[in-house]
Amino acid sequence: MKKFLDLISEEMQNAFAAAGYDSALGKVTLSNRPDLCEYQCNGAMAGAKIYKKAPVMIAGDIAEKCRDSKIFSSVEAVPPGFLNLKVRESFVKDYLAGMQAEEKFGLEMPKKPSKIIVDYGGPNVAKPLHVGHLRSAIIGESIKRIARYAGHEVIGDIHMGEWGLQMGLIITELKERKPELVYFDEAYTGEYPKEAPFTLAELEEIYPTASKKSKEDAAYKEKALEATFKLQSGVRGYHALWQHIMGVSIPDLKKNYEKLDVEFDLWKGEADVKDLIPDMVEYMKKEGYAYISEGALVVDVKEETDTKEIPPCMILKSDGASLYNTTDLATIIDRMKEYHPDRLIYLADKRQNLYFEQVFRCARKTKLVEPGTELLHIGFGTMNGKDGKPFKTREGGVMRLEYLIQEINDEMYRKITDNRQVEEEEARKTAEVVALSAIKYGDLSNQAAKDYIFDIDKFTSFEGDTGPYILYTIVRIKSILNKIKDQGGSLDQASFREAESEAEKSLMLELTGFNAMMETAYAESAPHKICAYIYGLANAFNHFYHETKIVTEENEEKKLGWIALLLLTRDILEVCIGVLGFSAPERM
RNA sequence: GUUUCCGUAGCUCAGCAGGAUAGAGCGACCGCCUCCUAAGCGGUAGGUCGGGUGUUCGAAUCACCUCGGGAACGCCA
Repeated sequence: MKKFLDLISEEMQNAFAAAGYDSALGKVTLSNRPDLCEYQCNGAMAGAKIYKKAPVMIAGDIAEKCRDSKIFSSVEAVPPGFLNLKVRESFVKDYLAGMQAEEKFGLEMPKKPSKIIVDYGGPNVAKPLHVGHLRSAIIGESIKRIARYAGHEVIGDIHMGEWGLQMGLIITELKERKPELVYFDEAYTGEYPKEAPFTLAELEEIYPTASKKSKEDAAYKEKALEATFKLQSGVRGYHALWQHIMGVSIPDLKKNYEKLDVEFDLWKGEADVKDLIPDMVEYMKKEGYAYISEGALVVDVKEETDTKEIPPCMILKSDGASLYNTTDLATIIDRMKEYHPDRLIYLADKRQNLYFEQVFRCARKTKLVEPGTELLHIGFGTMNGKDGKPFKTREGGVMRLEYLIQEINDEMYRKITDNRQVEEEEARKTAEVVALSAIKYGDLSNQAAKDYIFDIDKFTSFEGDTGPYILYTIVRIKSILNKIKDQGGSLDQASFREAESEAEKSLMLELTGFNAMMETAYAESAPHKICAYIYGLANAFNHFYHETKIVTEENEEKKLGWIALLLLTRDILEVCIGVLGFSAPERM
């Protein structure tokens, strides 16, 4: 279905052509003076120079041509040369009816869907999730859902970190504490116990302890590096321990991501591609891409057009161990082989931008990716506290994600039970749903690339431009619809009518922008545009709500028109929050 | 040092393929619940869009310069 603004623009372009001007001048945009008009066209001013004619004259010619337009109810030429436009109520009505009838409300599907892999989440196994993991999960999930809604084939991969130094650290600390464990007996050849020699709680305490020790004690770090190397080279006992760590940690990760309503299609990680590394390294050497520099194996990725120094991409460290680059490149090989994606999207902190640039260039240069495959790093900013510095707990530590979510849930629960009488169970459930909307909307409504202030007080206040505001609007609509049903009214007969009030029309006009908005949000990977859109839509609805009594309306035809409007508004809001990654309760 | 991002109301942020009086939210102040959920709605106050120069009929938006802040810059991820 054509976009509303395109239809209007076409009409305007025809008018320009009919009046003897270049039709390209007829581009129409949303009005930035809603008090004067709904849409505007500034082409007359741009055309003044070409035609050596006063802009108002040109605008006047256009207005004349639009007199009998089926689309415009009013076209005014205003000095210095603006064309102020209003559209016909009937045109808006028909467009909405078209949206309602179409799949995905008129969003056009790609002729050829792309296959896209979104790499996000990126938790480190054995380390509890903290607020730093929140953005990747939230933004990545939304990018994935947007692309899917836009008609593409999308695979989300969590890409765990489970093959690096943190594993060596944990094993080392474990050995310090329980050297008698059979895993450390290199002469042992029997079966290893099924039961892990530690609990989740212990694991969560072991890592930070080990990490701290290795920073203070060089000898300890040496041991950890050695343990990492042993693990990577396949020492049996170490590998068995690694499996235990995975076995204990992953269910916990799953539980946490599930709470966030973040769902991965693939639970792959660095270890899944470890076997691809030797061949990859061999290939890079043989083809002459990789060489030894300062002891490490690297691939040059400099280009003539660079305005800055781009260091080479490191493939192996000087001790021969693999690193992040190695597994990421091997992962690209794996993904190309398994899925042949058109696009690979990485969600990671924007500080890793140079790193990804190196890896992408290296992958291209060494022909690991097909030329047609696009590699994209979406870098997001840091979550800062109110002081503008990276977010910390009141005690100065790293805030665990679980605690943060719990805190917001509790506040939410208090709010619900303060407001009205609700069953305990429903209140708890609603609290979770609304809290999640607050967290996700709070993140997504900011541009991903920017740092943003994570203010707990703001997140628990739930007023104004927030997730709960959007949910509240949806709940209101649902409530009206339920009342109508309770009265024995039917929703099936609903059909759009021409707007009678300004509030009604502006709500309708907001709705017409859906497909254009969604298209842009996909093209620009910009969830914040969806937030801005639904905030505007919710505002328009609430304004309409306050001056319209729907349930008690006696004029049946009018009421049915409003019901159609309610249904479409609800559906669009729900689709939008769906791609943002949260949902609305029935009541709140 | 090089590269890069950012600087818009007291605070947090939109707006930036140039257009008419720069917008929201929070905070402040003033109104609105015998009426579909007041987590709402309406209104008031608050800005030399860091500064400068340029391009243009027109610049928060584009270019250049400058000040201020953040970040990255080979064996971490």
